[in-house]
Amino acid sequence: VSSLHSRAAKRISESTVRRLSLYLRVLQEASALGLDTISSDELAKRGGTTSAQVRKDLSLFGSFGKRGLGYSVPELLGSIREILGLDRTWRVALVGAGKIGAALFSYRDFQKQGFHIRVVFDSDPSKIGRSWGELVVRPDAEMESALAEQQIDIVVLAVPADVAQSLVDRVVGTGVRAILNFAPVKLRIPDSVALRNVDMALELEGLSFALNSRQ
Amino acid sequence: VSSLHSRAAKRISESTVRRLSLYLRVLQEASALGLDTISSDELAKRGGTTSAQVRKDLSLFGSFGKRGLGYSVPELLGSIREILGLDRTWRVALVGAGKIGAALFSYRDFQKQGFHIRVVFDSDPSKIGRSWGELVVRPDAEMESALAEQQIDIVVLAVPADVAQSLVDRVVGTGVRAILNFAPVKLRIPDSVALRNVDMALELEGLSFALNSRQ
DNA sequence: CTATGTGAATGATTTCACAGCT
DNA sequence: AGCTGTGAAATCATTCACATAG
Repeated sequence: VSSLHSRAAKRISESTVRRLSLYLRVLQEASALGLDTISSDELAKRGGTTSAQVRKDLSLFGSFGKRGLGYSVPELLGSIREILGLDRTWRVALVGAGKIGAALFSYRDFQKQGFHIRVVFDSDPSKIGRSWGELVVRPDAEMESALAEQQIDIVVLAVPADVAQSLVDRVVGTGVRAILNFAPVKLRIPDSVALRNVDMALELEGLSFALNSRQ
Repeated sequence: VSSLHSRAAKRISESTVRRLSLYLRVLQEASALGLDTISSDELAKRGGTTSAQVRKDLSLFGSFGKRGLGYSVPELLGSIREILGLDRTWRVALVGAGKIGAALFSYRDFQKQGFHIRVVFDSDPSKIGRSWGELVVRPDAEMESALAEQQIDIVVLAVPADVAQSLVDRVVGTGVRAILNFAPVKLRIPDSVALRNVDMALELEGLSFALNSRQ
């Protein structure tokens, strides 16, 4: 039985990580229904993949099931939470106090999953000083110092495309190691920083392509 | 020279489509700078990929470059817009008049790219009847009839996870052929409907995994 | 000479299929 | 008997490398 955090681990693909999140959701549902065990087949059906894929994904991190039985729902739930790093809290900064920032801020599930927004920045004087829950929007000039002071792990970037890269350049180097980018631009960052993009325009264009090609 | 819309076309992967969107952005920038031509190498650097990948992607749709020279910026811009179906307008409905819906609605770039929001629905009586720009929020009971009447192409679903599937079931069958889903659930839809997901929780979990694994 | 377009080679991911536990 | 864990096979995506056109 290999450790969850074995550092000699093979590289885990992004698709595997995405599926782990989906399995987690299925397990949370199953747990809410009071189910004890679940098979790879059931996990696959509810997670939108195949049972072989489920077993392959999980096998990258260890051996969690019982042959002939399936997986213990509470145990696998715990293991995946641990694998994904959801068994702790992450310190998050929100850069950009616009509509997207507000939507994200108000989404209480993030707090529950361990993502704690500790500070909000904006460059717009009319927004600086406003209250966001317990927080007050701070001027972006204070960003570098505040990110370091607050030991921020993850920066959520919800700013217009044309200023995104310059903000990223400032953010990188304060010790921040992960960025969730909502701006529709390809950001340049060092390999040491993890980056995910949420790009609605790109997704809409993907749908446009699909509509355009299918007849 | 093969046609852009050749129906005997090989299947195009989602990653290729995503990259086409990125190339389009690079070309829009290049065009704004007044550049005449651009090489696959330049497109690749600014789009975050390799020149071979750029050429391979484009070659799936035709032959757009000039050997020794590169690609004509305005011509390639036009071709990619055509490939992605951005040379027309799409009729969009917004289901869910919450914070995410508002953020999307206020983002003028969508209108510019040809995605026209024609109708907004919500089930919350306190939201129904409110003005959103030129539109008025309509009760979700009117959804089926309005989607058909308005000949909606794309539904943007910005509702809580627990009601997403039942709304999708109602939407599918009104002639809607594409859904952009913001709810953190795996939706079940027929193959004939195109689906893209925007899932902030999933992306944050991906960052959490990366932070957790890297030391 | 320069940069495209494309088969062939490589690499990555998914699926198959079955031995081995429970 | 049922379901996992996993090598081997198949499929899919990317990169290489070069003949070809401007």
